Amino acid sequence: MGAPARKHDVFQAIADPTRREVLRLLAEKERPISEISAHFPISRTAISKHLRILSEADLVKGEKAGRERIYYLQPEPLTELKEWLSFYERFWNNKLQKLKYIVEEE
Amino acid sequence: MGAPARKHDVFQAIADPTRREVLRLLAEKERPISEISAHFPISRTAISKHLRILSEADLVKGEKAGRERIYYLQPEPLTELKEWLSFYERFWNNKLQKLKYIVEEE
DNA sequence: TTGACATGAAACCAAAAGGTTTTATATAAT
DNA sequence: ATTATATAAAACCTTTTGGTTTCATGTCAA
Repeated sequence: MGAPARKHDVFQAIADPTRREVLRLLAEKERPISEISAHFPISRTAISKHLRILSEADLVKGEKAGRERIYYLQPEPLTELKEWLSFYERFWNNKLQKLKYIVEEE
Repeated sequence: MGAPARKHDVFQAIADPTRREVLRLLAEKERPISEISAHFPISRTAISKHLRILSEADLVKGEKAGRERIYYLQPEPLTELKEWLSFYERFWNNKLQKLKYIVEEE
């Protein structure tokens, strides 16, 4: 009933720039690992590990298709981030309002 | 002109749960280090390091006041996160719409 | 001016993260 | 059947991270 209890945290999953780039690539379209890793200077194995972390955070999912495995984006867990952010939004809105006020006073 | 060029990444800064909790505490009100660290089972020095990372990401700022240093929230860098997120929002909106469609078809 | 307090800085440590290379396994193509 | 391809898994390595303890410094209070 509680939280999703993912093995990997969304916050931690998106902390790495390589993983964010992987997400971006998968947002464009689903791809097999080899195609993904072609975009990076590191080994396919390293990318495979990143994909495992992303999939443990439920941000991507992979399905076997013949001898390859096609990965695709699973964006739902990002709602958790959005909720976290929304708590802080009012703070920076206040800040911006104050700034606006100051500017208009001039 | 370009990006803020912070020493620490916002994504990386919020990856750690302790640092997120520090942010939450500072969202309530500004506090000196000792008061912050009283909320955690770890040493004051450890919290001090977390605060340094947060301030290098421009998420908090500290000002000396007598012999203590008062830290307060600086939420602006979170806009970067929000922008990053907004790119993905349409994806999960689509997903939810599709789900809604399926449910309504039943 | 001496002592207590708040923080900063340095040295150190263990575990985790991000890589690599090597080995294994399943599927496709010849 | 045999070979090539796509990925997974394991073993290993180095750097970073999150923590500790110890030492130094600045400020307030007696």
